[in-house]
Amino acid sequence: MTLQIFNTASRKKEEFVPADPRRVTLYVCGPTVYSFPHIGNARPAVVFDVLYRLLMQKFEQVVYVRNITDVDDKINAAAAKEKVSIGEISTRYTRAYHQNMTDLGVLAPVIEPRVTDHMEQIIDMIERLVAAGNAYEAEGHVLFHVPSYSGYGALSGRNLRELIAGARVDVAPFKRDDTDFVLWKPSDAGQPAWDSPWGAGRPGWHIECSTMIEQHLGETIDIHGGGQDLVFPHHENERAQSTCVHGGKLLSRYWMHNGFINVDREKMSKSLGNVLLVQDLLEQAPGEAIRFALLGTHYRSPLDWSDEILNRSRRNLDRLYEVLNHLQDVEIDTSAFEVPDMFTDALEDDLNTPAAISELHRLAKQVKTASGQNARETLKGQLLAAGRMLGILQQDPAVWFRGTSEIDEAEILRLVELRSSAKKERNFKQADEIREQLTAMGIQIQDRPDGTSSWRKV
RNA sequence: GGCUAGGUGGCAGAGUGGUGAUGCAGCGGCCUGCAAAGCCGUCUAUACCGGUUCGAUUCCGGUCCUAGCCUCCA
Repeated sequence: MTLQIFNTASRKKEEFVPADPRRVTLYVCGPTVYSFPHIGNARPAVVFDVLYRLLMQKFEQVVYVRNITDVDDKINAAAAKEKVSIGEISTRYTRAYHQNMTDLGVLAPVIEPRVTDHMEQIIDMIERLVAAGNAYEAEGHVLFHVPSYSGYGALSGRNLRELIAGARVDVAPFKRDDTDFVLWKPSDAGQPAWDSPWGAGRPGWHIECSTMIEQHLGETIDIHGGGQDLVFPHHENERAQSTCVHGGKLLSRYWMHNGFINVDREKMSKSLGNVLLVQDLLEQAPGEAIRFALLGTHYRSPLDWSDEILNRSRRNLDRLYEVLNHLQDVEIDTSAFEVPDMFTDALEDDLNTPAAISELHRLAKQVKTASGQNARETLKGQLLAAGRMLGILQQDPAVWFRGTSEIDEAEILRLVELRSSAKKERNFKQADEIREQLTAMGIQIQDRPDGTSSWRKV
């Protein structure tokens, strides 16, 4: 089966055929670093991480670019509020983003460009747009003239008249058309500013992605991804800029957008105060469980986040690690095993991770009835290979069950042995008391048939 | 108001023109000193109304409902 991708531009699933079969180019809009990453930032990172892993399996080279937006008025606001430099804000939150993504098992992209390193190229692209007649200067601003590009609106499926009718914001008087958007704007004293032919200022919101794509991947890329909210206006505007500056060449051959996360059936938003930070969720559950929860719903569907789905994900991982635990005696070379077809087929069907996960469960079930050593080796190899595609199940089961936080193993072992002797003497009252004591410590006891017991962190 | 996506069992969540995945929970059993874990078995669903069809959950039309975007947002 070949990879099928739902292309936002056509609103259909299409077969994915890269322009160059040996080199696939993927660009995903990364975070604006003005606060700690929330679960909504984590979803695209995890989803496109799975796509990246899948593409790497299918193609020789995958150039994955995910940017860091470190120039933005929200960053300016955060810096002003704390009375620190914007660099301090963006450095702090970039670091937090990297740490959180690592905790979620997200691989680093091949290139991670920052807007501040591309100011020259941004100015250059704006100049080219002005020269081509697609942009104009007005009162220190440079604006993209939307009516100059007839294809505007095709990505998000809207027409100009609708946009004007739906406009709810006050339109700046110097705009030639209500829909024109800013490429460059002047900075007031105290605001970060870069020199430009139009005076000291800073770039508008969309131009940085067009510029970084051109610089690192070229004029036309294979896949452009991001959150659904970026379809309009961000990606529509990016597309307009890039297409015009490149003489009508396509910016991206496929567009992919992930759905939003709701919290307890409500939209996650700062005003509702229900924004879930990744760092807080990591207190609740291991990053792998958070990742698994994100992959339990198809990426284009909305995802209702709750404590329940997180607990459920952790429990499901418990079961899968339990199965791996039973295969601990099986020695294999993991690189020698291929992911089962049914599993790959699911992922190749527009990244159907829920269906892929159900194949994982099917594999796990087979382990229980597999008797021969060959069958057990194959199943373990397939389970680990499939897990690797999703970025899960790669830990030692013992580490998964015991956790990494500070626990007093010696004390636990002492209590477990004390309880074993009590059981041997048929002093069940004492044995049960010790079990309760361990339960209170967050340790669950599992008796084995031979009288010994294993334990795990709950 | 405009545009878009969607409504599947107690919950989560796939697929499909012809006996409705998978997981959790529930129930029954095995195992256990009792548990836990595990194993075996098992109940429950395609919003509503029409149409096309031998046959629709799947295709078409309508109704109702939900979510997202149209404004900063992953």
